[in-house]
Amino acid sequence: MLDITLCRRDPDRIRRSAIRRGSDPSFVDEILRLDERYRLALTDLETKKAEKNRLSAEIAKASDRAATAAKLRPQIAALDGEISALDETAKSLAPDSPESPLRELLVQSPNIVDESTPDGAEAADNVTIRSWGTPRTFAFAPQSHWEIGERLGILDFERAAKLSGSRFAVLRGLGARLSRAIAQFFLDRAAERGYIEIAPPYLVTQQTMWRTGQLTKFSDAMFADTEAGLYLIPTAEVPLTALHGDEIFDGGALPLRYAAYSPCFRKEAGAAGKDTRGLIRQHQFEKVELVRIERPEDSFAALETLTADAGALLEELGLPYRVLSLCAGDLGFNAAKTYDLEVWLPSGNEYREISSCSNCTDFQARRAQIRFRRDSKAKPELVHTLNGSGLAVGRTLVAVLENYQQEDGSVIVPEALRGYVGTERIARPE
RNA sequence: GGAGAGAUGGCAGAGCGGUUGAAUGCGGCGGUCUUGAAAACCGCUGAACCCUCACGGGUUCCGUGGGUUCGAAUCCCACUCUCUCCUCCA
Repeated sequence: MLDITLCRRDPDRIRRSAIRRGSDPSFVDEILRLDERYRLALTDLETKKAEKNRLSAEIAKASDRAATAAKLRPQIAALDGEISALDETAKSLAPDSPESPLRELLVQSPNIVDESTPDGAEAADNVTIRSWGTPRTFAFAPQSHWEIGERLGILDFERAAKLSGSRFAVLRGLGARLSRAIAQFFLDRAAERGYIEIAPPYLVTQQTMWRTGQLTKFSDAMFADTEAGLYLIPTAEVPLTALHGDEIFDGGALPLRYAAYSPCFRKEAGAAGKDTRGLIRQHQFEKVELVRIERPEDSFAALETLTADAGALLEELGLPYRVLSLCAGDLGFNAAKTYDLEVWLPSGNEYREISSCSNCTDFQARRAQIRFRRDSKAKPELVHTLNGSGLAVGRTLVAVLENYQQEDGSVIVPEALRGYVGTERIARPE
C-alpha cells in the first residue's frame, strides 16, 4: 500500500517508480484528485460535528438539562441531517474505507522501486552482481534430478500423481532423509546467525494474507478453505512478517531476525506447462524462510547481509550460484529491491532460482501496521521488512542430486550434510 | 460440538448514560536530592486523521459492526476472539 502523505508530498517519486515498473503513472493524478475531494468533505464534516458536540456539552453543563435539551433539539436535528450526508461522502472517499476508489488505487499499487534497482523491463534485463563457484565439468552426460532420484528409488513422481495429481512428489528413504537433513542444516545455520526459529501456523486468515501483500484482489494463486476463511501459506514470509502486526516496538528491540521452516502451497495456475517434470515447481514444497524487521535506515544494509546469509549456505554445500539484482520490470509487488540467488543445475546447463531476497521497505509494514519508537517519546514509525529464502529445500535437493551425481549413478552427500544424513553416499535404494 | 466467564491505554486494573481519552498501580521519560547510584519526592507519559507557515484548533478511537439517546466505555442487538469446564482428538 502506498503512503498517501508521500503521494501528496512527492508525487513525482511515485510516477517515476511506476514508469520504471512499466506501468502508466496517470493513477497518481487520480489519487491526488480524489484525496483533495476527500479532505474537503472531511473538514466540512468535522466542523459540523464540532458544532454538535458544543451543543451537547451545553446541555450537560446546564442546570435544567431537560429544558435545555428541548430547546436545542431542533438545531441538533438539523446538524444531524448535514452530518449524516457529509459522513457518507467522506466515507466513500476515505483512504481507509474499503469501498473507496482512493483506497483501491493506493492498495493496488506496487511498492516504490528503489534507486539502486537496475532499469529493465523483463527477466532478461536482470543484472548479475556476482557469482560463486565453478560449474563442474562432467566426464559423462549429467542426468536430471528426476532420473537420478527415480533410479535411486528416492523420488517417486508416479505414485505422487496417483495420490494427488500433477506437481507433487513422494520422497522415499534417503531422499526423504536428505530433504530433512537440508532443512535441519539451514535452520541450524540460521540460528547460528542470530535468527530466532519460529514454527508458524500454515493456515492463516485472509487478513493476514492481505497484510503481507499476498492478496490484492482476487488471487487464484493460493489454496484456501473459503468456508473456514483460511488460506494455506504460499511462503512462511506471510506468518513471519505479519507476526508483529499492530505492534509498536521499542527502538531497542530492533532489528529482529526470524527463521521458519515450513511447507509452502501454491496453485501455480499461471505456470501451465512450465517445469512439469521433477521437483522444480510443485504445489507443495518446503522452504526455510528468513525474515528481518529493521529500522528504515538499516534495511538496505540488511538486504546485503540477508543475501549473504543465503549465499553462505550454497557455499557451504559447494553449489555454484550467482546473484542477480532484479530489474524494475521484474520486481515483485512488495519489493523495492530484490536479489535472486540462482544455483547451477548441470542437467539443464543453467542457473535456476533457489532464493529470492527482498527489501520490502515500509510497504508491508504499512499494511500490517508494524511500527517502532526511536525513543520513548518519539512518534511511532513504520519498520522495514525483509524476507529471503534460506533456502528452498526442494530445489536444494535438486541441486545436490545433480551437482554431486557420479558416473556410477550414485550421489555423494556434501560434507556439510553428512552428519544429518548419516551417510557419505547414496548408492542404491535400501 | 456443549456450558459458563470475559474483552478498557506499554502492562495490570477501576469506571455512575453527561465536560472520561478514561481513576489507580507498574513500567517509561524528565527533574529535585546525591560524588555517583538506589530510595524518596515532583512533573510528564496512547493512537490515527484533518485544518494551520506556525502558535494552536478540531474529529475519531475503551474487541468488531449496528442500534437507542441531545449525549454511550457505560443501555440494546449481532458478530469475532480469549479463558475455564465438559466432550473429542494427534
